[in-house]
Amino acid sequence: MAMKKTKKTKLEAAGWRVGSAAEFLDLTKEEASLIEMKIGLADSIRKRRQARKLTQTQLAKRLGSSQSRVAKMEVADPSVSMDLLVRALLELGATRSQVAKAIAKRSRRAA
Amino acid sequence: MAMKKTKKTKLEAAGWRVGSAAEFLDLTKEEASLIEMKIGLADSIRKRRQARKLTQTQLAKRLGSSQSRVAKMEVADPSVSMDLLVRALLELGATRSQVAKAIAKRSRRAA
DNA sequence: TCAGGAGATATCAAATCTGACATACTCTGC
DNA sequence: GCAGAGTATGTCAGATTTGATATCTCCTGA
Repeated sequence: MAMKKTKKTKLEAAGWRVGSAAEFLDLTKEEASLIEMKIGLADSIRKRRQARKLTQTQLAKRLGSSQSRVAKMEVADPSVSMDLLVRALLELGATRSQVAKAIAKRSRRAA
Repeated sequence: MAMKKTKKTKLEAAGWRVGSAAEFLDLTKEEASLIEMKIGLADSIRKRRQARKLTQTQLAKRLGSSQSRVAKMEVADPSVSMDLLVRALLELGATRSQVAKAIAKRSRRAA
């Protein structure tokens, strides 16, 4: 329960966006679900940020974070936690149920 | 964005369950939402665990964790991350949208 | 072509989270 | 009253996450 994330890094994140499938890597269903949820949050963050016409740098400042971390959030980099993604979404004005929607939303194109 | 969680620790977690309000502490709306989401997940974990008639120790073993951490999860201790809560819920068989529901669900008794 | 803005990626010290322990609390049956 | 099961809480070393920083790549306009 420790090295898996590091192991995959971006290959998968990239893969997800495109294919949305999962097991061409050694992911369990649970791991895959967690990643999909994070991607949902990530996409939602980007959309909201753009809708507000903010740059990553500007959003970063509001969050007390940095441009690079915002970039990682938006690509659902394995190094960002769900907590951080949710916090960002809330900062962008999302309500609790909107966060829930982002988590439940199936990415474009199902398997 | 660093010491706040530690500062409040359990007082608040305890407070939440009962009152569901928030600002008698210095919480921002966002911090309060995040905590409420965690409580939703925590409650959901306990319900599912009990429905399956598992002890915290048994669930811990399945998660590769410990009884004490499961206990902390179920009381939404500030030291547990959303990632951990979600993983636990998934292990207990929850689907993505069920996790979302747990996050959106308003705890018993609104403010 | 080049300068600058915006975003992506790598690295790292500091902060936070995690599993494991140890221990304490709360019931329930005896 | 007490033993044992189940749960709660405190602590801590090791693991993971985070903000900051330094680069890079891509665009777009001059």
